[in-house]
Amino acid sequence: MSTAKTDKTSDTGHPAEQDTRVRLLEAAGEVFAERGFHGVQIRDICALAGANIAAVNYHFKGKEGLYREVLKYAHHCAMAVDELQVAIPPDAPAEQKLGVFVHTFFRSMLSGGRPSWNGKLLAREMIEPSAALDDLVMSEITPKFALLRSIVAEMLGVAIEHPAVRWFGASVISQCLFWEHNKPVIQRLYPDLSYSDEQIRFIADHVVRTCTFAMLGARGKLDEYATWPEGKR
Amino acid sequence: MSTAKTDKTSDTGHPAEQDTRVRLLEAAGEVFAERGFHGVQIRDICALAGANIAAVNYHFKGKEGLYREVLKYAHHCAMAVDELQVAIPPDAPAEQKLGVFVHTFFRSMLSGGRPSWNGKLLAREMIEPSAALDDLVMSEITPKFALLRSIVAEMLGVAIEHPAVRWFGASVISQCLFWEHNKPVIQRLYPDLSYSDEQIRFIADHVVRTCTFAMLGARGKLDEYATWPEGKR
DNA sequence: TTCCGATTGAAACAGCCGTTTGAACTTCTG
DNA sequence: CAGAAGTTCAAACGGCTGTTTCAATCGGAA
Repeated sequence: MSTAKTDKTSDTGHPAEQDTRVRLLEAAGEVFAERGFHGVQIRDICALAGANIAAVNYHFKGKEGLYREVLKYAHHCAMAVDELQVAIPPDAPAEQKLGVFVHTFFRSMLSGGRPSWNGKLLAREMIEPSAALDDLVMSEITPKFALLRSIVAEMLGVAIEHPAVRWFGASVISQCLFWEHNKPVIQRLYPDLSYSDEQIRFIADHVVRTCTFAMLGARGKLDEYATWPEGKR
Repeated sequence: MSTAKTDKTSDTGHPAEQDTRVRLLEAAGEVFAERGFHGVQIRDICALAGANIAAVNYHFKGKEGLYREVLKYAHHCAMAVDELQVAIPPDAPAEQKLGVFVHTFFRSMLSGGRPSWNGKLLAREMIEPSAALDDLVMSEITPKFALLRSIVAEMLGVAIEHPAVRWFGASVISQCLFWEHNKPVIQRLYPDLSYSDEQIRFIADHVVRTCTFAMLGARGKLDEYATWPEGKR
């Protein structure tokens, strides 16, 4: 019962009560993404959110608690699995499913509509995983990846458990994440790349095409994936 | 003349004098990569390097100066372009060139031999670019990417200037960087992945195979890459 | 209104952390 | 050896920063 107060407001509460709470979350997400956990002072966050310094301690039980909640909030705002599953027509050809998946992924990651700090925040977690990453992998990433695996398996013409599915799944995701995670370098290499909606669609199309070629080319030649170095050592 | 003392030792000095200096650089690189600039206390660095707390101020004029030098040091240790160009047989088939490129890339990025903190440090620059990133792109990344583009162009059967080259080049690099940049999540999704040398070779082989299939499949169908949204807007 | 819990506010606290200090020690030069 | 310059050391300083405190305010229930 010691955390009764904060728990009550963190779940679902009367909208008025959550006012400064969400303001804090959005402000924190922005600056955490920009400067990282250690690079940010809660005084800055509170100033940006128009809240008192004590508010973060009251609502989130400290800076770390705030960060944890920001991460959840970020992923919650990002592409939801449900949204994806709804968007994917169940009885369409696998290539079309892949197209929907990739395009949705790109849109939710790069398009300006959503809180734009999602990507940076998650990229930070990749480099410097916090305790919150485990929750994130379990609740958000695993189901999305499972969905992708089912599509890949269909395209390869094998069962989901086939070892090749893992690797071609990685090929798909890697080509999606690349454009977000390496933006600074990419924009320096290609100054004419502005990440407009049209360009994002163009890139997504390329990824879909590339992966389709790769997987169709690999069909029936998947023996090499049967023996995997195990890596126990 | 105010910085005469430190300048004298930073350039080239008698080996005995640089002892704690390089020890400091290596220790700092390790922890900076792991926890980021703000997440690191110089007391930790000094403890790891077996140096006194005042040493970093004496040799580098402060924490920031140390970070700056660490970044230079990291670039210097990273995969050299020359090394790559030497390793690639000039008159081999393009697919073999790609194989050498990808394998060398993976080895220099993931294998334990080199200072293993290079990758993380550079990944941090992607998220939170410092002033040093421009130098990095110019001196290290651009020439490597140019080399890759020449290989890709050969495999696609087009000139280097062809717009498709850019995108397939990205497909190759993205699948390489993925395994380094997203290690934490990947290892959570696949606990049996230990990044042993054998596994790294396995992954690199997959990437080469995938990209080969994709590019061979795309040969002759590159019309769609001719019209690019320009993105001026 | 009056009471009570939830929330906000200003100020102070506690301790961490980059930096500085000044002396001791080493090494080289004359 | 004497002296100087370069380097290392332990200790302390200064201020930044997450947290706490406690009083003030708000909002609804009796």
